[in-house]
Amino acid sequence: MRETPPAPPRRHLTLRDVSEVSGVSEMTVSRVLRNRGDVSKKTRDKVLLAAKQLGYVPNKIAGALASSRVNLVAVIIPSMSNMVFPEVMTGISEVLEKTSLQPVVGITNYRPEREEAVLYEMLSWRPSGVIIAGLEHSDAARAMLRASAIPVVEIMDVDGEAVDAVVGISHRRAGREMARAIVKQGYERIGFLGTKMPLDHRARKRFEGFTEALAKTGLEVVEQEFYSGGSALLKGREMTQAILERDPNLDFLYYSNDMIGAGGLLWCLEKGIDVPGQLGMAAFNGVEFLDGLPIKLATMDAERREIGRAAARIVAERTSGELTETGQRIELEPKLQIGQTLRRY
Amino acid sequence: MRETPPAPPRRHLTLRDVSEVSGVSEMTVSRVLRNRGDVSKKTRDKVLLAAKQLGYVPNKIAGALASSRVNLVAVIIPSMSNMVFPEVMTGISEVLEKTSLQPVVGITNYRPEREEAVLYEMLSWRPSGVIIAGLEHSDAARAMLRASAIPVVEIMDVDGEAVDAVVGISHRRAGREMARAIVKQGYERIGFLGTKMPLDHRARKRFEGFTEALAKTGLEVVEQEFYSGGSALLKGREMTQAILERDPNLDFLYYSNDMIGAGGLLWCLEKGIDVPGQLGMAAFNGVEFLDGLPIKLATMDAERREIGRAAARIVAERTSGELTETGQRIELEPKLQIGQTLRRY
DNA sequence: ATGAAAGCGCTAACAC
DNA sequence: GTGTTAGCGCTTTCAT
Repeated sequence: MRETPPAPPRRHLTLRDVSEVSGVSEMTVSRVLRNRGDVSKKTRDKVLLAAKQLGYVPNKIAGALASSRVNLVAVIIPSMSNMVFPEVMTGISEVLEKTSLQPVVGITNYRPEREEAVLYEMLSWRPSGVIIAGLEHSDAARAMLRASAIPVVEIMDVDGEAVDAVVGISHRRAGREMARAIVKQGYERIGFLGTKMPLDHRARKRFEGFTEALAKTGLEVVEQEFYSGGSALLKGREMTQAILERDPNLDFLYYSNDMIGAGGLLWCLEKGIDVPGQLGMAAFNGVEFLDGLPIKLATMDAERREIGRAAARIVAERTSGELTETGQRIELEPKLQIGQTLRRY
Repeated sequence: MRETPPAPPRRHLTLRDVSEVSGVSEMTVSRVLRNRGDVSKKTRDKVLLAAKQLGYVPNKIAGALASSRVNLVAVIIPSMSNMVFPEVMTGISEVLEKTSLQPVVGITNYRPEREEAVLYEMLSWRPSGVIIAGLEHSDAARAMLRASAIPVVEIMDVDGEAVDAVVGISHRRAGREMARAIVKQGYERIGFLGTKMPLDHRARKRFEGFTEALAKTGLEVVEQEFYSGGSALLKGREMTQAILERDPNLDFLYYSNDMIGAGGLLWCLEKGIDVPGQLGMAAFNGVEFLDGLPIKLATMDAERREIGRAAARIVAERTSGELTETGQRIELEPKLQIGQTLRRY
């Protein structure tokens, strides 16, 4: 049996309550609670005691309205479920933890209309900055970002026109470099496996860069396979089987993400296919997860964590005034990880 | 070189601006923008046009202060990186999307002092409700939750005393049931592999339930292995190798999460170990990911998505007034998934 | 070192 | 259907 707890307060406590209990003016209470201005130790202690006793939690809504300062940074990303954005978030958190800024996350599920709605909602809370994935937004979204008059950092991708600052890699280039690495190893009959997501612009750009670089050497993607939904690992298996059944002569498979690549790799190893001798494989992202596979899948590290860190740094420095210019552009280098599925021995 | 964009506004637009442009009172503008009260179509159109032209985004801070209504739900979870909480988030989002409520996520990294800080920060924005992982919180955190006078739903776990509502599974019971299933199949020399996380109370409770149920049959865990950090899949491999080297006679391995279980399974299959004949295996969580493994790992579904949905439903219904009682308790049933690693043929 | 007054941008409540 | 008035709970500014 629980003891009867002290009757919960009918309304939220205010500075006034703390002021009355401590016998100090609201203004001074406010100063103590914000560590602002000179307050005698004696007064400070009285106030702190009263606040703690009452269980007072300041109302940031009122504070923000009065000061027009909001320590929130809006982070808008397409998804939380594919291992890449959690890592970006980690990078953002690492940097913001050292400041008074707090990330607030909104998820768009790769839907532009959702992005617009989430952005509108978040901007209406007057955050100190916006970190948003991608360079493709609706006109309305772009207009909102521009009108917001706060630091805006578009992340992940640098191939396009940014509203303000941008931090990312060139996915076109990532695709091109992978194509070159594959061709260099002598592979010629290349299949592509990806997601059925017309709105995943970064995947699209990688694919474009990839085919473009292949074309320069006179090659092309000879088979393709797409999926949507479900366990990516399982889909990777199924697609790999399907594509190889359609064209058993493929000698390389390029996957648009590590998870389907891993599924494909597991399937090939089970079937006793000689990887990378008979069949080479590569994917994209460089998630830590790959370290645990039987052999290491070739991939290209998207620098997710560093992107998060750099973006957060820009917002933090511009918010604090250390940085006054706008329109920063940071292009990171995607790193090719050869692994054990790309080099012919 | 970019063209000079239209000079960004020096300050945020207010209702007053829209009011002036549209020639309608601030109050009516407010009504239009919130779809509240009767406004003639003519007026409404004028207002909407003016707002759109100006690119006006309402200030929710002022709105919230005036109405003392905030459509935010604080969601406080330990981590985003292990596939389980993203699924909880999905469940929460599914339900909240149909309402006017918005989830706002805070991450604690399993650190109580961080949890306290995040909670304090979020409560200071006066959200409509709190969804928080686990039943173990600092005294201060518990006090804040109680004093907040808003719906609080503790999720994931039901083994303990809740502040208000609770939705989850019994991890003790999950551990017990897994132990019984293992014993029933005739396994006797059981090893346990888990995380080095004294603060992961749910993992601890599963382990306690597990050993307790084993003890009833006269058995015990004969070897243990713990890890922290790094690629869980890789750690699963390494730990499996290590534990089997220490005791090659183990006939069952129980992993505290699917990812290390998957790593262990892959390793065993590579080594040609007969699973589940010579060695049975089981893990915990039931992540979709397991579907793509060579053989399906036994696990216990933690009902993550359904937990998120149920918790969000409680907050939504209590916020809307449909539900007035407090202290709801929803215990979901973890479902044993036998897979192909638990049944001896 | 402390206090008093004004007002941040909206909405509740009421008047017309 | 539309307008007016009075705050919401803080912080800014200025006075003491």
